[in-house]
Amino acid sequence: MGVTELGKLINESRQEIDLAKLNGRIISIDAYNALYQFLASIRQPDGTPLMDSRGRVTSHLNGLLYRTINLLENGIKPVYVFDGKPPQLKQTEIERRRQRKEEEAHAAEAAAKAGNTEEARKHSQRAIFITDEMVNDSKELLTAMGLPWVQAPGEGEAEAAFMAERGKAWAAGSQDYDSLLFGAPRLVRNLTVTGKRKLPNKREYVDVKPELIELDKVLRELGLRDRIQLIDLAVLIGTDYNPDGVPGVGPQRALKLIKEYGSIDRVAKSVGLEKFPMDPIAIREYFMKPDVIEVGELRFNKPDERTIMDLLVRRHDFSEDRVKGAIERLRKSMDRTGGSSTLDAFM
DNA sequence: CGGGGAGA
DNA sequence: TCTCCCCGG
Repeated sequence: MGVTELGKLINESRQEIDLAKLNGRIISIDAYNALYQFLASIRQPDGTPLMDSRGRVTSHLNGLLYRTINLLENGIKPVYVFDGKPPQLKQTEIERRRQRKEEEAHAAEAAAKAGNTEEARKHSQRAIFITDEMVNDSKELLTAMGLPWVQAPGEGEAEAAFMAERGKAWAAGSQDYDSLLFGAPRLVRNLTVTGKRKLPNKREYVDVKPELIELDKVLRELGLRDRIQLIDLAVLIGTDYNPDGVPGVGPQRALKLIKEYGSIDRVAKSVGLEKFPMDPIAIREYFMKPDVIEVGELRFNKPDERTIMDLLVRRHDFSEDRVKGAIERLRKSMDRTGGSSTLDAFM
């Protein structure tokens, strides 16, 4: 997902950041990215996610509730940005992912039947898909919590970056680096309070700290002229729109090629255009001009306790005591930062 | 992932 | 008070 390989080239321009430094700041969070993380990590050892009595997955609601409250308690204003219609460019990749998830779901089932819980967990984590119902419940929860959220016309990541570029948000929040390609001046990764992440294939956990990545610093570190060159670099490595990148070209060689030739079209002429199943210039243009909208006034309101209880406790079998405790924390954090106020008040 | 109880 | 670890739905 996203341009994960780009991270291998980024060192000095990646800085750990204290949560306190984010106090009072708005972060436009890629909702899909966040929900995906919750669905991947909030699981039992055998890979079973949290579910209500009707078998509906609830891991995303659990994660969304507690993480959002944690952010608010630290004075951070999260604004979740939901995906709209994916661009045409992404269609083949979407179909490819759907097929792979189907296979992984079968593999998970088989492993579970064979009693291999580790395998089952691994495969079921790769089989995650986010349903409309999950998205709708998440939006309902956020609204009931008194938080604004944004419906992007296209990619949520693009809209979140646009909000950061326009100063609607201080930074974009995501695990992917795509926000930088979409023009976010700042990207915050690992936006968690008690960051613990499971190491792949191991039982160990490592501490993860929030990190701030600034676009201009990245360009300087890599020695690139502008964002267009960064996009060109990413297209060589592989993006959501050309996931394989150019076979045989890794991050290091891609950087060298962009510096040597200056742009992706010149690189393409050199390495051969047939190495690009998708038109690299079309991908670049999409990153430069994605489908985004100006967001209207965003408002933080008092939490609606009734609706939160109805959604989580009555409909999804959360424990009444736990949710009450969460609402209490939510109320306190909202009071401290001003329960009902416009987004502009925090700028 | 994150809460909170157990045990030190 | 702190760390570890189980459990949430």
